[in-house]
Amino acid sequence: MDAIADESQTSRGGVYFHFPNREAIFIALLNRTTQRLTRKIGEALSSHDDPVARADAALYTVMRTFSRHRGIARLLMMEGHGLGRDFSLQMDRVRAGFSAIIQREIEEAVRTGIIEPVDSEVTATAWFGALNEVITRWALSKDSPRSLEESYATLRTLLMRSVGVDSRRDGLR
Amino acid sequence: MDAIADESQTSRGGVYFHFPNREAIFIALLNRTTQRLTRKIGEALSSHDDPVARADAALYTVMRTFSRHRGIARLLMMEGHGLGRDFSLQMDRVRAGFSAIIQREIEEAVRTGIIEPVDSEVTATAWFGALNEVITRWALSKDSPRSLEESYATLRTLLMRSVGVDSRRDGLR
Amino acid sequence: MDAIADESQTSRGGVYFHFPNREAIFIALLNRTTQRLTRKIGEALSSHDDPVARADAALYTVMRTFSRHRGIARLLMMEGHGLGRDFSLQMDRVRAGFSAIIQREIEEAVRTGIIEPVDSEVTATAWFGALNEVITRWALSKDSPRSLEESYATLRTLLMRSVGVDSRRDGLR
Amino acid sequence: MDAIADESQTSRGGVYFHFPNREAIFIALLNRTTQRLTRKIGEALSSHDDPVARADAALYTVMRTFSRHRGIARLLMMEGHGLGRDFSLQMDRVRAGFSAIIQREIEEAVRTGIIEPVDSEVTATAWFGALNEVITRWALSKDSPRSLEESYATLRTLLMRSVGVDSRRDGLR
DNA sequence: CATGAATGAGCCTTCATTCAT
DNA sequence: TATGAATGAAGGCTCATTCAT
Repeated sequence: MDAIADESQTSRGGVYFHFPNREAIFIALLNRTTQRLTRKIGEALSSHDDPVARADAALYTVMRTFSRHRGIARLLMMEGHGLGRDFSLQMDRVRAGFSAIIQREIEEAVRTGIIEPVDSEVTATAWFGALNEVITRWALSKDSPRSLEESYATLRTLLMRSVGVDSRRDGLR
Repeated sequence: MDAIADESQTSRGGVYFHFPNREAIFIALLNRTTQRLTRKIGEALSSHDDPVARADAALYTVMRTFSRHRGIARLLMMEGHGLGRDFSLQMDRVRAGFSAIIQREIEEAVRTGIIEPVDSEVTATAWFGALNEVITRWALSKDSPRSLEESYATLRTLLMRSVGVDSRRDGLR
Repeated sequence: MDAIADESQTSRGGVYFHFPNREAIFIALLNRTTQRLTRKIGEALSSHDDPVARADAALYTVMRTFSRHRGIARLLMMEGHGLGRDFSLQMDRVRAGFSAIIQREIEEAVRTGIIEPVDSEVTATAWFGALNEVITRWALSKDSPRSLEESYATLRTLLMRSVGVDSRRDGLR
Repeated sequence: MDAIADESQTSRGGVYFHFPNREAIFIALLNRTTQRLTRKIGEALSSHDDPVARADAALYTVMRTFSRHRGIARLLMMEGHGLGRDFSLQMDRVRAGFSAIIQREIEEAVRTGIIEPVDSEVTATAWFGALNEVITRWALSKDSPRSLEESYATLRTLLMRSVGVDSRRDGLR
């Protein structure tokens, strides 16, 4: 709380005027970050009709966005634990939310015949995990040797192929 | 520490007879779990020559092992944070270690021409993340609706296809 | 810490707002006491030119000051041990400091021919020890039967004669 | 207790077979040391009839004895605090005991006219303090630069003169 | 709205002591 | 007699939270 107060150019008591407790600060930060990212993903998705292009755009958006906010990524990944039940629940909801977006897209792709039927829940979880791990390792590495965006192409190819989509189709980069 | 002492049928001081401090308990638990799992993976790998079969066996081993130790999985995933620098470093080493195993297998598969050249580091990270997320969500779910082993087939297909291996080859299950 | 907090009309945490740790409290108390006493001794010394009168005044000052602060004397003498390296070092420095003051005065007296040459270090240590023991026994006695100031005359005579100064010269009392 | 057990070539429990508790060990050590020193002092005293020679012999005995047992001196002076009420009481008794010996000798010297009447209690306390401080500083110094016995001559002169005895009479050294 | 001194529950750890073997 | 694993009271300290100003 001291560090937060200092960083906010205010006092410990001042922080408590705006937030009821420490956990609420992180929940607010998590929600704001989530909303912004969700909105950006939504915009990326709505810019394309082709399912593969949609997934591609969303993936690229996520990676580019995080690459510009490494601090927040680290904060939520490192300080998020031990904050209490509410934060954990919210974090679960967030992860489930992103997985749900992925799952919806996959199911739509199945419906339109772009990809063969799959267990969309497990697939979405795996995709989310793959993306999340790549970002996490980048965020937590002491000196981010490789740019996050450099991993985009590889990750794109992996995810597409994993559901049987030919990776040679052009990606965003 | 009270909870650990109670669960161990001993007293707070009794725990400190066996471990120098709280962090050491978790590090020991992490190391033992890691060693056992690494050994099992090694055995699975050495039971096969075919790269795909090797990966398949390793994946199945990991999922089956975790499915039998949900408690430990939860413990390390939930209590592991905020334990101090040493535990975090060790946890990083563990993740890196598992990723390295995957990476090694991938590079071997590339070398033998089973799969096309890929960025093995990103691929290994993504695979690890996918597997880790599936296990984590299973471990943290309130009432494990689906058995972890049910997800094996789907995950196997996803990972294989992601590097261009035909999924119709028979898996372990 | 509980006792200190209670006595200070505050809480355990409240004490830690003002001091970084327990040891620091005693070091601060020791330093403040030392500074005050040193200042008083300095004033007593500078009020006289005659070496004997100077020593006399300093001795009287010390005994009168302690006679008014028996609690602090007891506290520092009884609670001071087992507080850690820093406190012990500081306490040593304090003792050495007072001995140094005595030694300086003795050497000056030798230089001006008031007393014959002596081993000033051992003499200063012995003087300090004599004074310290008289004060300590008074401070630690259950019911201080005799006033500390009653011992002044005897101690004065002993110390003066010990370096060959005629004790029949009038003291402060 | 661990250190004591190790040093005694036994175990923690083994120590408790011989002593009821930690404090008792130090009390026993204190008493044995006290008895031995008291006996040696008694022997030194009974070897002479002349009061000055008696005091001289006792002083020399004390300093020589301690110079050979620096470890015990340090132990009792450093570990003695915080051992509980019983040890403190016993330590007080020991100090009082030695002071009483000194006081008795002084009173005898007064009675026989060797020295003029003095406040024997304060004088004995001061003598004890002087001797104690010289020994303590020697014992606690990191690297005992000067032998304790080197201080004997100076201390002897100081104490003798403090009660009006001509110091030019030959000492034991 | 802001401040920061104060609060106190709770944490990890120590260590003299006990006791079954 | 000896062992050493176990005990648990007590200690110092942290930090999210409160509240008078």
